[in-house]
Amino acid sequence: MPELPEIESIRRALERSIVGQRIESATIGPHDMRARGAGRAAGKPRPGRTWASARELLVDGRVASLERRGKQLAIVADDGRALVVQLGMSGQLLVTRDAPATHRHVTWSLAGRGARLLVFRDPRRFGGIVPHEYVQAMRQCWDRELGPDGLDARHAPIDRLREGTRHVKAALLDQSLVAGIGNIYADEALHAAGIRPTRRCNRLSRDEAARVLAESRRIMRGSVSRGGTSLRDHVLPEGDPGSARRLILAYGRSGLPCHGCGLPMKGGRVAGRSTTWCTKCQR
DNA sequence: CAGGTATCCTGTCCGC
DNA sequence: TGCGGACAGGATACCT
Repeated sequence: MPELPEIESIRRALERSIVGQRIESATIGPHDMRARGAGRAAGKPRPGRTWASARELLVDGRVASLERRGKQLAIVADDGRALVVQLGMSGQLLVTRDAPATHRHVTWSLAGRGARLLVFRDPRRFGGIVPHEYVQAMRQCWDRELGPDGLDARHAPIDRLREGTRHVKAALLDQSLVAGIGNIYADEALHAAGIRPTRRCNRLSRDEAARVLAESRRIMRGSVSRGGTSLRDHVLPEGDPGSARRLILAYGRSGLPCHGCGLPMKGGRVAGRSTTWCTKCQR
């Protein structure tokens, strides 16, 4: 479900609604949930179900900040504990008074007025959580495993994108190269930059590599300012679906006219993912 | 070893 | 209306 703009929109909404709140308690379940996301290897092995302790779930802490890099989102407590929440394909973080009936994995009780709940809900269970005793250790994991954030223009990995023989789309989806681009924004960036997703990285000119990264930033920034893209089930913590859908000009439009030239767009599979592009506008 | 593919899940949609 | 199959925005274990 979520890519960088959706997760940044969720981060901003949580920043407004839960920073300063004390976490009174947390419960896991009822379903199985795994450790997923950057920093996973740094922790203990994480088998199944109720492995996370109250301490790891930030109980008795006060929410100090929400940090994001790429698609990783972390709740940081005032004593330095951090919990990374990886939303996977279908994960949601909700702030509500009534716990959703289905697919709840972690439910936090927030102290204070109204006794609200923060809920990690994830129907497909591709998501997970990774606890860190100290936020500094979490940042080290992120530095080790993730490329620069996809919104960061100053560290755009232009030359690294030109390395190797894989398809450029596969490289854009590689979180260790640039963090945050997913299947939708990869197609959008390649379409806007006029580059075919099957182009090999080492056949990109420097200008083309710079262009596709710049387009990905431009499109993702626009999406963030509209609260993210709701194609299926993206929701902000208070239930708003976001309104960036009309920024999506390529993804999922196979057979429909290209916004550039009007010819029907081509659909197929690239890097194991469904992919849409224009055979005329993208070379 | 870089790169492709199968796999973890549930929900939804489409054709019969 | 019901049912089977395809497919879904992510990440990774495991092949080649």
